[in-house]
Amino acid sequence: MALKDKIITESLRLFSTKGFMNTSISDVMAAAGASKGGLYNHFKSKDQLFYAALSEARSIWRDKNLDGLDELDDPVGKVVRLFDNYQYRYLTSDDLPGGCIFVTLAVELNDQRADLAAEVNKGFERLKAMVKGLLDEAQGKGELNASVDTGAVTEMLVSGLLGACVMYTSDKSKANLEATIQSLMGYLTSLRP
Amino acid sequence: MALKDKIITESLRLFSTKGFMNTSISDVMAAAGASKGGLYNHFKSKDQLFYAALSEARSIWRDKNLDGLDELDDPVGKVVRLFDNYQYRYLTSDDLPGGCIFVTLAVELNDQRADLAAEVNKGFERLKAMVKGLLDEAQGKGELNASVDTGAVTEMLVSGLLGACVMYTSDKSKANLEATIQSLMGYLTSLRP
DNA sequence: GCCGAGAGACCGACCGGTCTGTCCTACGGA
DNA sequence: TCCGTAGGACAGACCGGTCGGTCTCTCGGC
Repeated sequence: MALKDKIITESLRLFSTKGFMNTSISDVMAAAGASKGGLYNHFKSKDQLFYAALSEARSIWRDKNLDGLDELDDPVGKVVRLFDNYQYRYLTSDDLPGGCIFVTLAVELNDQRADLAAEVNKGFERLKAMVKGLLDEAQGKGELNASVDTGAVTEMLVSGLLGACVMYTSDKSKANLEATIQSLMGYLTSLRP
Repeated sequence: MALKDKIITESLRLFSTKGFMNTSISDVMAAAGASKGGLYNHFKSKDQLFYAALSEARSIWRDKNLDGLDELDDPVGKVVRLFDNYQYRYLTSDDLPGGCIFVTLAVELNDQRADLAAEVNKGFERLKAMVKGLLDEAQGKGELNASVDTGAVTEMLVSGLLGACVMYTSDKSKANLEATIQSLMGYLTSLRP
């Protein structure tokens, strides 16, 4: 079982930097310090490795980004905490050196491996649903102006987050990342009554 | 000269959807309806084709996105017009079916072809410089609150734009794209005195 | 002795790039 | 007007290397 975990860990690191199609089986196994025979003992194909790695990536995502949310009552505060986790705990994680692996994979796969991309996109939809749910809850409690279009604000917050990932992988500037997310959160809190 | 242009046009289409490294020379030449001999008559290498395609992409970018800006005096209005062009003229262009080619290439190349990625990233820096210049000008004219941090707002606007590109390639929803950019512009105009 | 994990040679397909050959056009001399 | 020839444009076979995947073999724990 040790090798299987090692393979998943290393393939996550490689997929997040090089993408799926540009990462070869040899790359993965060189990083894992083993050879092909070891991989195909545990995975039927490269695609199956993809699904296993994606599942692990989701687990890491939840671990990093949902931390501390259930201790909060304020739904807007939860969103702020989520975005905080995103920049300080998730994006700077050692497990995913290439930034947000879902962004990398979505951009790469959307137009050439629709089957794999669909799995990645589900995650975005779930994230949007979660944020919108929190905003709706806040609006119901009167913590957001009734005139706010929670769907549009959700789109903007999530897009801003994904864009921040893209910019961060390109300029590696934590200061810019912080400024971006702070502006997003400033906008969100400005919608309070 | 006809074939050279055809090669650049088709490679742009392919790079924007499949990325650079996942697009093979054979893909390009099949799309161009010619064969390798024709390509290497005009380009020394695949990398040189990349630079030529990138140059053409920039030309298209300027053509689509800067349209009508010089007719406006209001710098905030120019930013709004730019973002408007982005969604209605640029992102939906037939020349670049994969959405924003710079996002695709930046995500793909940043961690494995630093030399090529640097060229792509220059474009983001220029875009940020342009937006920040307009915001500073607006602030100087008193059209933006003096307390606004134009750098932070620029980061957020540009990140939001890039994120919108990522979301758009994943969900292909023009409605979501429109909502996102409208929210971004709503935020910007809310910073007016 | 058995069984599963892992090693690594090997397969056909495809990669970027090279090279030779063919075709078409332009041009100069008679 | 016609022919010989030079040269650029392009076709496609071919090169070494790498891809995802398969297969056989070895080896260590039970």
